[in-house]
Amino acid sequence: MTSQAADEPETVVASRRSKLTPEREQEFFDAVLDQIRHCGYESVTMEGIAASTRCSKSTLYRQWKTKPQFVAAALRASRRVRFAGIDTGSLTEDLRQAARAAGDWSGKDTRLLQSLGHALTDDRELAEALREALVHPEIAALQEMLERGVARGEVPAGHPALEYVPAMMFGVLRVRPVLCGQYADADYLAGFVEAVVLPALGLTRNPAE
Amino acid sequence: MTSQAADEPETVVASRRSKLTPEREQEFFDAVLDQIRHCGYESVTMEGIAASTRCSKSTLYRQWKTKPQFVAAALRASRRVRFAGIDTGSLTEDLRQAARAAGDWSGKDTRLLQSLGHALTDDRELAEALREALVHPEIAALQEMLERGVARGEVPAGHPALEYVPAMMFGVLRVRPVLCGQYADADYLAGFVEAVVLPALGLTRNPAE
DNA sequence: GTGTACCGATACGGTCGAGTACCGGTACAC
DNA sequence: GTGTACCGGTACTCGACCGTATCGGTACAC
Repeated sequence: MTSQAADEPETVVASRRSKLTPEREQEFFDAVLDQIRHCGYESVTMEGIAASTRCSKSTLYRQWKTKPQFVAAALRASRRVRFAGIDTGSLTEDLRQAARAAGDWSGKDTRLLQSLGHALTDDRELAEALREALVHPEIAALQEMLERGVARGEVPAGHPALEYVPAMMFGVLRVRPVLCGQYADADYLAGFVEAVVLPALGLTRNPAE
Repeated sequence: MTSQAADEPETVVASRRSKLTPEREQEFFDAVLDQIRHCGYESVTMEGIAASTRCSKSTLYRQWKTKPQFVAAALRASRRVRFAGIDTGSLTEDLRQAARAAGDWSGKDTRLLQSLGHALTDDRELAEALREALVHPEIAALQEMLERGVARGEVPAGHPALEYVPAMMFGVLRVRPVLCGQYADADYLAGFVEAVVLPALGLTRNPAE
C-alpha cells in the first residue's frame, strides 16, 4: 500500500532514501503511460520501459514490486483534474468549456482507458488506481458544475437528465474511436453539448428552432 | 483474405472440404468469444480453446492460420443485428424498445468490446471484423429507425441531435462499467432514453413538467 | 580513506503460449 | 482392399517477458 514516496518522519530535508529525483520518477511514469497508450498494457514490458528511459530493470523493481503496481503508481501520479478551474457563473457556458477541455485531452486519456481495458477486470489495484486517477475526479468536477447550476436555479433540482450528464459526456468521448476509428475532438464534443446536453437539460433559448 | 469457408465452384453439394460441421465450427466460435469475455483477448490461448471444445490445436490451426484470424472469424460468424425487428410505427416507442433490447445484451457485447479493447489498435483485420460484426449493423439499424421517424415527420430532417443518437446510446452503454463498475441494464438505458434522448429530439409531450 | 547505499548493466531461471511436426485412427470414394 | 484426406493427441521449437541475482561504479557521510 504505502510503498514509495511517502514522506517518512525520520527523513531529513536534504536527504532521500532513493536517489531518484521526483522528476526522474515522473519520467518513468510518463514513459509507461505513453507506451500503454501506443501498444496496450499487455505489450508494455518492464525491459522496454527501462530501455526507453535509460535506466535498468533493477531500478524499476527496486522501487515497485511488480508491473501492475508500477503502472498503478504511474496512474496515481498522473492524477490531475482536467476541467477543475471551470466556473463561469453559467452552467451552459461551463458545459461548453468542459466540452472544449475534454476534447483536448480525449486523445490521450481515452486511449489510456481503452488500452487498459482488460486490465481493469484483471488486477484489482490497477482498476482502483485508474478510477481514482482518471474517472472519479472528472466525474466529481462535472457534478459540482451541475450542482452549481442547480443552486443558481438554471436547472430544476432533480431534473431527470442530470444524473446522465457525466455518463453521456464520457460515453460519447469513449465510443467515438470504436464507431468511426478516430478520437473525438473539441468540435465534435462542442456540437454534442449544443445538440443534446443543453436541450436535454432545458437550457436552450430556442428549443424548436 | 479469402482464407476459409468460401464456397468454391468445384465443390459438389454433398461433399465438404473440411469434416467439421458448421455446428462444430460454431462451438469453437462460441468458446473463444466466451473466453475473451471472461479473461480478455490476451489471456485466451489456442490451447485453452482446444481443451474446452475437446478438439486439438492442430484442428484449429488447420482451419485458421493464426489466433487473430481465428478470433476475427468468430466475430464475423457471431454477427447478428440485435434490434433489427423493431418497427412499431413510432420513433419514441422504437427507441424505448431499442433501449430494452440493448440492455439485454449489453452484458455480453459490452464485455466483448471491452476485452478486445487493445486488440483494436493492434490487429487491423481484427478491428475490422469487430466493427463489421458488432458495431456497424447496430448503428445502421438505429439510423434506419431514425430515418423512418424523420420520414413520418416526428422529427424534423436535419435535427442537430440526430447524428449523435447512436454515439450516445452506445456510449452510455459502454462507459457504465467504468463509471460504477457494473454493466448498464435495461432499466438504466430506458431511463436514459426518457430523460435525455427523447427530450433532445423534441419527442416529449410535456417538455417542462 | 572507508563504509554504505544506491544506480546501471547484464545474465539467468522459469513460465507460458504461438505455431509446427508427426503419428495413429477413421470415414469415405472407387 | 487401397488410397486419400481429414481428425485428435502429443511432443517439440522458439521466442517473449517477468522477476531475481550478481557485479562494477559512484556519490555521499564521517
